[in-house]
Amino acid sequence: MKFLDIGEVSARSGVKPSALRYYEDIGLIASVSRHGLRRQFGAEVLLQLKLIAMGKLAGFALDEIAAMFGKAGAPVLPRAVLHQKADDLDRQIHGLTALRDTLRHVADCPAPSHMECPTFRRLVEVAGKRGRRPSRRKAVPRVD
Amino acid sequence: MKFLDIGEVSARSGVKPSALRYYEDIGLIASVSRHGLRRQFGAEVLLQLKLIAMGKLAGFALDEIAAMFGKAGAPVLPRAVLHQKADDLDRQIHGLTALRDTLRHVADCPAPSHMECPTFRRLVEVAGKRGRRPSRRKAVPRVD
DNA sequence: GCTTGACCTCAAGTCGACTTGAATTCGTAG
DNA sequence: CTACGAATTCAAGTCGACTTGAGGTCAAGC
Repeated sequence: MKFLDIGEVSARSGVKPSALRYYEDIGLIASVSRHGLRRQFGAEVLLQLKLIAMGKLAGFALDEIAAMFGKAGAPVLPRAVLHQKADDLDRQIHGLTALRDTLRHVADCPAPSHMECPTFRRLVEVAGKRGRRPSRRKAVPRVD
Repeated sequence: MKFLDIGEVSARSGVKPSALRYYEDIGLIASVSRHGLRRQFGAEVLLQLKLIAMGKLAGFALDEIAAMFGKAGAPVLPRAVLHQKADDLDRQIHGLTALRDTLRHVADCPAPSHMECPTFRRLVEVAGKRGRRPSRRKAVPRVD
């Protein structure tokens, strides 16, 4: 049986052992057994961790992520709720697109104060339009 | 002079007074004067707050946001860095798009375990490809 | 002139997501 | 068989972004 111990999972996923233990604590992932004291993880955990990383990128809290793709890949939430989260994501994508464009404008526009540049104002307004709460967001502390 | 006091700014922006004071503390926004004890804000603060909201949505830390659009709308960062942030945003947008598609797939696919569904796996892989740290993300506690 | 309500300051508390550290236990290589 | 390194548990600490609460100030309307 090709089980992975925590260091292996950490190396392959980039998630620290301490974080993996924490994820197991809160029931976000599960180890399949123990070899002595050591947790043994199945290979599917790597895919789950990718999903978790995506969820965090989108600003979902860990408990929301758990609800979206249950421990075994089973959707805990009703379809409608999932679609609603997808809709949130759509809005967020629009917001980020506008922010990206605004950022590029700021980088390139020679005007001294953007606050008075009509292009700038329009970009910001566009962004503001559809920004209704993406449910929640949490920390993503970056890989040091 | 049509200055706004903190309650007015709060009402128009949806940002709580306590948060506005905090933003001023850390130099993210500035009030133009005082009327007695009361802070008076210029109208431009509303636009700034939109920008701040966008930045938070994207997961930028407050100090990063401050650096991107200086207090007066002056870009504190060199163009290259701004473009790099825009690139980060692009990657993030791709990730979120993949997550959105994955979510819709999970909502609609009748398979009992997605972990074995090839469509699902492909979506997750696609998402994993270009997800290199959006710099940092922080809390967005939602409007209660 | 007095009340009222919106504002003020400052210190301390909260929350999620981890990290850190100390003390301990394994399993494998030599 | 022993030493070593990798893993374990558990409590406590950290960080950013605010919020909360106590106690105080002020200007406008009656």
